[in-house]
Amino acid sequence: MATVSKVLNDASGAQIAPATRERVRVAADALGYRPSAIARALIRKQIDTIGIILPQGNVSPLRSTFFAGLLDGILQAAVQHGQHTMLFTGHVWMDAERSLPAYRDGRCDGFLLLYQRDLDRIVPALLDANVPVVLLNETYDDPRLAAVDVDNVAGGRTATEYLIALGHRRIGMVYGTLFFDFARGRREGYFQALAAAGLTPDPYCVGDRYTNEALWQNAGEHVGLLLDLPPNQRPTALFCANDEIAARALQVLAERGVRVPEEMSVVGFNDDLTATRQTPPLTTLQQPFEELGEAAVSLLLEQIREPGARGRKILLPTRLVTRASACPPPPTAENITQRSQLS
Amino acid sequence: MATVSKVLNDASGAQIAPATRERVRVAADALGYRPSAIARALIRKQIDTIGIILPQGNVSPLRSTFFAGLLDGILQAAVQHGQHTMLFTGHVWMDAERSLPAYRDGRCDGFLLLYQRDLDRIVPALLDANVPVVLLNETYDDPRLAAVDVDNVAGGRTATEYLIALGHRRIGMVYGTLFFDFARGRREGYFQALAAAGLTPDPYCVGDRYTNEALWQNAGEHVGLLLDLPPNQRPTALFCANDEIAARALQVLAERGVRVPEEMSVVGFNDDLTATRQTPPLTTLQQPFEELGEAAVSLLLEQIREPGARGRKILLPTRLVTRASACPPPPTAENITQRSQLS
DNA sequence: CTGTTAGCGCATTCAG
DNA sequence: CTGAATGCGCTAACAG
Repeated sequence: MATVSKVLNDASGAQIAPATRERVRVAADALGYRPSAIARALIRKQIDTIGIILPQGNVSPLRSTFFAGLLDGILQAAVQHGQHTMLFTGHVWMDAERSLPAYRDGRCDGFLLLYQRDLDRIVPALLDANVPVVLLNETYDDPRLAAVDVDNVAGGRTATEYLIALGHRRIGMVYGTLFFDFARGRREGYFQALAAAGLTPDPYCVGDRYTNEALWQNAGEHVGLLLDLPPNQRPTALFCANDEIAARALQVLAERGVRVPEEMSVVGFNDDLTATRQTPPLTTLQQPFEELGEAAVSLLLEQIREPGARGRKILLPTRLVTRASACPPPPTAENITQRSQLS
Repeated sequence: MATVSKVLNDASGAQIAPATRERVRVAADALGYRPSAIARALIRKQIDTIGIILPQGNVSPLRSTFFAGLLDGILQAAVQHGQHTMLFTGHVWMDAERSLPAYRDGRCDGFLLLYQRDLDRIVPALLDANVPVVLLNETYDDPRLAAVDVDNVAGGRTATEYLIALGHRRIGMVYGTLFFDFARGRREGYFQALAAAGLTPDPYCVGDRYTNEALWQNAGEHVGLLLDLPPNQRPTALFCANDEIAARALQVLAERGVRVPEEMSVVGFNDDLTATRQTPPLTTLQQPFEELGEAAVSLLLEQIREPGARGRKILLPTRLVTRASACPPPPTAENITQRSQLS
């Protein structure tokens, strides 16, 4: 029996006679024998499975195109590292004390935390319980916590600098909601780039402070706000906090008969699967989905191997992908006037 | 120890003194004790987990907006039934003999099969090995196999009949590819509806027989083919085999300056998350994602409970959702002429 | 009503 | 190099 175990696991350092090895193989095949992952996990105290935890909100994150890309990246990395994946959703963290134990029953060796709110409540609980965890695309300040994120501030700056370099001076931003951290970061980058160029965000920075339930509708209203400005004050470019908002902006612009990019440049963020499918194809900041997944899985495996270890933080850069939705502003008289006024 | 087990599992028929019950609860709490799902699974031979199997193609199904909806439906149902979910991808069925065992190691009680090709190879292997399985959104003829699908033929018929009822006579279909079954079904429904109205699909039914790798690009070419027809032969409506193709059609139409729906009606299929976000919002056939998930999970649990049972097949209807992308055809002279020619 | 016993299927000692 | 014994953490059957 022990011999069989060694053969089937290719146990290193185990010396088995080739003949025996063969005999085991044949027998196993004939019987259709499959080692039980469960029994093995029971004694190894490890099951090579990572859990992906999503909250279940009114708007399911599963439905977001950004999530699709991220999940794809994570799964690819997980497979490469020989890890299985479970998807957790529907657990409300409101009663963290009750939900938490569910994540300590040995089904998974560790967890990736996505789309979380109330991190103050979740993260310490997980950390105190010594559950290996990696936070993805969110920020939480605790030295014990491993995290991987994209540099949203730099991304926001890059987007804005690009528009400035194209010659835009009145640059709007539609940040959607500050519900999640990323929008705050991207907006900060936008502020930085404007400030460095001596430009002002007022009254061009619009969004909603409270919720992301009606993102699509709200984004439309926010874009509308900017379009309603008097022609000589209207922005000539729009930086949108993500590609969904950008898609909505393109829609509203089309409805209003504003040509993109001739009359209005649009830049998104994420490069999700819809970006290339817009009309015109979207200039946007690309999330490195594969690298994000790889980094997240690697960090998590580190945490699993060394449960006490200090959590590393990884910050990945985004990359500007220029497509057709942004170009220099129209050189109209007002525009020129405005430009000299501002600079 | 047995008492603890009974308390923690609320074992039915077990009579425990309230005082003892309380004592156990308190102790468990104090120790932060969590029963091991693994050990329990070892003896119960069941782990309350279902696996979702996707192939990993060159185009990851994870990136499809249709999958997002379906996954959401499945997960919702799984949670309601107290099931955990695992996501399997990256296993190539080409060597089914080697991959198959991976699905028999007890990690999951059963599987949902999505986006599969080469069903002839996979399904019998799974069935012979007595692995509980439900096929989703595909057709395979074996009485042992449980399956849930949407009635694609009826859906295709409904879409086409709707366009006919609006007054269209030259109705194109862009089916994309016959790579998957669904396109074949939807096309069949389209044929049926046309035939019933005495109309012909020639030369309006376009698509690609072989691959879905470059769906987006190919769909564009196919739409282009129809637009290149002489004006008096050009279709006045397009039925697209899914919303992605419809989105592409809208894009091409916009590029060509063809107004939707005034000059060209467009109907999609799926009602995925992008349908409402198109310009104009897409008239389409809605997949009942929640019901699909519920049916799939229910059938799978049936199979798990009764491993030998004959597999039930469930066929769910789609529902026409009328939005703004379809309307009656323009009453031009040629159109009227053409109409009388055809009917 | 509670505690004791056995064994789920494996990997890891340790003798042979 | 191979096989027998042990125990992972739990639940089911049973005896008290």
